[in-house]
Amino acid sequence: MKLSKRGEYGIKALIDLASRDPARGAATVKEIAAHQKIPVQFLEQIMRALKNAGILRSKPGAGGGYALAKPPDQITLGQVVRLLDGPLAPIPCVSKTAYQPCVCPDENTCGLRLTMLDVRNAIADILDNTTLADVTHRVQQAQHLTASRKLRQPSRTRSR
Amino acid sequence: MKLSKRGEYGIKALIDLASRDPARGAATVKEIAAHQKIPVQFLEQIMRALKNAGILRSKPGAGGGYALAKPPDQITLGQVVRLLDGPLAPIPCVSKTAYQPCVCPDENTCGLRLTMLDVRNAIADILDNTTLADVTHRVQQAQHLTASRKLRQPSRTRSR
DNA sequence: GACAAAGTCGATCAACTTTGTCGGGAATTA
DNA sequence: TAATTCCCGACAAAGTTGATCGACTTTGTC
Repeated sequence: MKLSKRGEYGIKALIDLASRDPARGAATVKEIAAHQKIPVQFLEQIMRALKNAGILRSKPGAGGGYALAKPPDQITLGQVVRLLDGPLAPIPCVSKTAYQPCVCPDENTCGLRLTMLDVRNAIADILDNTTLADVTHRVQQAQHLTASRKLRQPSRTRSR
Repeated sequence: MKLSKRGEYGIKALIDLASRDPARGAATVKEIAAHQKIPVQFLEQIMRALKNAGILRSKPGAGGGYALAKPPDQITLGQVVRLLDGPLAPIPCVSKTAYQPCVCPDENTCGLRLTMLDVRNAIADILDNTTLADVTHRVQQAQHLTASRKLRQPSRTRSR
């Protein structure tokens, strides 16, 4: 049930891009890597995959870099995770995008399959309905929350 | 987001045991392996782990074998998956049973973490609230369903 | 045009994990 | 004692993960 580093880094980079001031133009891999603490060359590889999938667009040369190819509310985490991490389903026989039949005599009465189908649906429900825009929005709300908490309790250490 | 073969085999074996007529006594690894098409020696290893965790009990020698150590409604898939497959959480910083801090400056405002927490909760909600008894019950219902469907349409090929 | 700053690409690699296998031992029953 | 079954640790082949590398192409600037 684990998300790979590839998936993790990819999502972080995309969130970084989505929450970046659009006026600043494209972001370079080096910038993002430094910002998010990701090995540069590994991230390069990931960005390429994201680009080939049509999620990012890029421009080489001075002033170049990567930017989202679509508005953030049209990029779901489901797409990204499937691309970088493979199918969401815990077992292939419950995958919608990478279905593979299993060995059990009857898929419709297989206990394992029945439960894993629930799991895959729960995961897909979240990831396919969460866009980059949703994420950045949520992050902002969380930031405001902690900010206002600080306002009420200016100094953590003293107020104990 | 994948379930390992270890986890898969373990769950299948447990379901097999749970849906087995208790009057027949313990089941041998060989039987279960043949029944569920699992490599015998690999299953042996898995059953041992399940036993050491207190989920199974065993008896060596002729007439021996494995049986559930507790009633099926007291064994959750969550326990089993965690034991055989590791934490449910996609990333360590949202795990309840194997928490590890992540590198991001503030966990409370990390977009990745916020969404993955949802995912981990969705998974845990299902697996921690699904017992072996639930599974076998559901399997029986599914079997009745397909059985009654057969009654209404006795011959599949002809009724097309 | 030359140069620097990016992205592009394919290959390769070490470490780790997964999925088993093997050989012998210990407990239990007949 | 013999057969059966679980118990245990070691090991190994194959696959996956998480990178790294070197050479190349494209773009903008002087």
